[in-house]
Amino acid sequence: MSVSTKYNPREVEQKWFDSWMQRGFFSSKPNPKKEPYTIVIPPPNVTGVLHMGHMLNNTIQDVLIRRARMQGKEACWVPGTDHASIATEAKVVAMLKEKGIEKSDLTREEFLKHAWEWKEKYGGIILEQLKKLGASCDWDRTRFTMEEDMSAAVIEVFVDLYRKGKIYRGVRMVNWDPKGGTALSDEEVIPKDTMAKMYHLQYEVVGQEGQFITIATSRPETIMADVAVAVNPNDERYKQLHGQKVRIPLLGREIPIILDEYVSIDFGTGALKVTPAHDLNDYELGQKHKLPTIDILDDAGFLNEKAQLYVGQDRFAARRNIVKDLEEAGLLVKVEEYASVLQTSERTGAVIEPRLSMQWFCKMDDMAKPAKEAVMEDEIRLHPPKFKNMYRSWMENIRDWCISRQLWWGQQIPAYYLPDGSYVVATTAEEALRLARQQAGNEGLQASDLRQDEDVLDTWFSSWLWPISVFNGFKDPDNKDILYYYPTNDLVTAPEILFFWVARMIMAGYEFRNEPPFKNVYLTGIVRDAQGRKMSKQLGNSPDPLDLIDQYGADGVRTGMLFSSQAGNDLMFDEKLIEQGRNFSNKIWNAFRLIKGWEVDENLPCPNETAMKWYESRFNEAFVQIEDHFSKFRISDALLAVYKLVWDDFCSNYLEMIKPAYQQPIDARTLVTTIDFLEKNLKVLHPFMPFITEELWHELKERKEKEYLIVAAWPKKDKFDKNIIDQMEVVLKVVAAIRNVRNSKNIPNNKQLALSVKVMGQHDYEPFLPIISKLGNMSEISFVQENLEGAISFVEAGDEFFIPMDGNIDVEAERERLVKELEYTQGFLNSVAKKLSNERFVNGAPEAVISNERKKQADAEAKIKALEQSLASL
RNA sequence: GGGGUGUUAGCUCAGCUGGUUCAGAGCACCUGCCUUACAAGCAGGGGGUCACUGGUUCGAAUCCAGUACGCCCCA
Repeated sequence: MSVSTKYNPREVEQKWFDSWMQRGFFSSKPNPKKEPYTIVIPPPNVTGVLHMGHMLNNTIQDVLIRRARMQGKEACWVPGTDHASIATEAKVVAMLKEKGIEKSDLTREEFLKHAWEWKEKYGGIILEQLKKLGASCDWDRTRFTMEEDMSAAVIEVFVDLYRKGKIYRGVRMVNWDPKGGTALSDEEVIPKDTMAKMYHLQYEVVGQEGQFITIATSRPETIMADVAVAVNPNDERYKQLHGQKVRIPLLGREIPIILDEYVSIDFGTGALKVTPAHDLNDYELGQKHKLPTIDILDDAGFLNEKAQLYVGQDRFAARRNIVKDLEEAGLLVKVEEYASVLQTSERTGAVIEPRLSMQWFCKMDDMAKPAKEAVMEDEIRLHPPKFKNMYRSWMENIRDWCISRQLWWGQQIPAYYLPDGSYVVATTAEEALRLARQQAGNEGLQASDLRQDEDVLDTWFSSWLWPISVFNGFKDPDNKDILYYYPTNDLVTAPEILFFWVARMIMAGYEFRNEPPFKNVYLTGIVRDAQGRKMSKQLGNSPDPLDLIDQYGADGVRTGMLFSSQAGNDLMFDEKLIEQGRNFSNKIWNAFRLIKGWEVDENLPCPNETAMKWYESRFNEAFVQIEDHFSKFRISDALLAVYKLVWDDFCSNYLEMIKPAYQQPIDARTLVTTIDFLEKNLKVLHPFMPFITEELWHELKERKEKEYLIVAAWPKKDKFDKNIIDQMEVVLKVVAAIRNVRNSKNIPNNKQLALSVKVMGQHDYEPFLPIISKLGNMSEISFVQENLEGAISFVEAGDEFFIPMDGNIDVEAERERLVKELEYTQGFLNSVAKKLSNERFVNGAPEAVISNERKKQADAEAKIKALEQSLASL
């Protein structure tokens, strides 16, 4: 046979993927005769390219969906992307800039036209990459969060929640980029460690000339926006100042001293200036104490007329100037350096200005309640469950969700402002006009009098609807798809977005369909590099997944990723793992080559009944374990169990037992049975390694048009004979001991040895003799009553085994070895005996444990007896 | 600062309900093999005070408390 000794994935993977697509194995339609099994993909960012995190995440989804498909369920995996408003808008702005176009030169419509062009051109890349991995999504169902129906759902939901009183407008502190002229999300802000200066300033106490309180601030240019000085009520130093007022330096405006335990006594001077317009903590303090806010900065970071001083100066220039002036006035006590974190803009590098602005909010407390309970009551299960705690604490301390973004790429907020500044919320401009006329009592209002809110909605405000909207559950709430596929089964995602996304989907599920969106949430870990760093583009420490697939095959990459990926635990990525995956592919390939190469001789009797009986039981035993792992979402354990079954039990043991001598034919019964075993192995391997298994499935036999492994029936749990498994375990230990003798005595494998067995225990070796003989390469096996002289001996299961050495035996070394083993066994026996002589153990422990200990005792005693006899006969 | 979570072989990690599936896997390492399916392989082997201290228990890697160190989330 001239088949390559190396499996070459490149030749087969694309072929089978195309073939599956053509035959429609991935596509799903509601089928009342079948149980649905549904996964919605966590929609990757439309600007994204495949990274290792996606690989892990989507491999797991594919494993789950392929297994379900083979189990005969109606498996539906819905793919798609989200519009990622911030990331995409940034990409489009950058692309335009390269062409010499500024966003500010464009109208909204013009900009969106460019953005859509960009999306059409680059938006599908990541999905194409997923196909290389083998992702068996129903690709005809691919959705995008900004396509027409999905956007309509978002608008409908906004209007609905607004009318239920769950959406409102309010002031909030945002990360403002004065250079870029936009608010940024927290993710776009880069903290930089720097040395900052802490200025100690003196505020004069009103009515006590010459009395000062010293505050510490890193932003002296904002003192004109101060509305109070805060101290801790327990701070003895300031007790006499409670209820007093102080004067802002230079400006002279009077502000109160307020008391709040928020102020730490030992940081700075223990006195804090309160500037609600320019600091988040101060803002909250201001709200709590009902203080006014004075905003002294404009969009570009220059001081405005409210500052009264330094008007028109840049914030940094103003800082330099005010420090100088304060110093001259003698109000600057000292300047301290301290380590601090400077927030900067990812895009412009500008120092972020915390800025108050009017934003839209979604109320969370009502919706959070059922969402919290669903998880706490295990209606929705998190895997691993350790995330329940985190989820609960988040849901209990949830804040309202800021859903507006100062961007164009996204669903524009359906709020329309009237000339008088009031507004209406409506799904269409026409409806808005009608409402506006009603609200204003002015039938003369025209569409042109209304101005739609400029902002768009947060991308999560689209994706929280994803499990419903992919099945058109808003447009058509009783359509066949949503009724059949929803609630979906399993969601596979990263813990990082447990709050951003998962929790909100759960809320949306109950709010809009009164049902959870899914039953299980599998949380993957983060893929890190060997040094434990998160893989990122900036660090350049992430291998290109497509290169890996090219090098090792998708099957190798998939298994490599899964080998070390317990749910919820980070994965230290090492290319070695992928190599191991590839090697496993190769092992399977070669097992196939061996079987494929056999000639049949119909006249031969079958000598392998014991081996076949054993492997059948072993497979069934392992299969029960595998299913158990799957049922508990222990995907990595399931893979490892399959790996060991195939590599150790099937290849290393079973195939070696039945393998005919070189160029000898095999009997028909063994061949048929072995092919059947291989097929069963391929089935349990398929979810993990879809390509090689499909390839071998077709290489093994002629198959009918739709007789593909991808839709072959998943094995069923079946009985197994534990007795033969246990006996074989002993037999394999005997074989290992024989091989160990060869190894330690430098006896070549091709030299046959004789074996004598002195049976003292209950084991029946008779049916296994051909196996021992073959695996150990024995010339003969005999049963004896007496110890053999001049032989190496070992004890297994209380029975003694002898291999004659023609007198070439190092008696002293042998004695030493036996004594060592004897001592160990005696020690072991002592510990067991001690346990059994302990009355409280015997009374307290369950019967099974005690009888087990008794068995251990008996085994050890037998072994000691055998070892002693061996020693004696040396 | 608050909460969560972890520490098991040189490395990456399993170990589920406390008790022989309890100290395990893979990689790495050592020895011997190109033995006709596979050197991307085969056979064999060495290697651990289960972070530390105490407690509960007949019995603890496993449960509890504290300590040290690490990571995550929130402030």
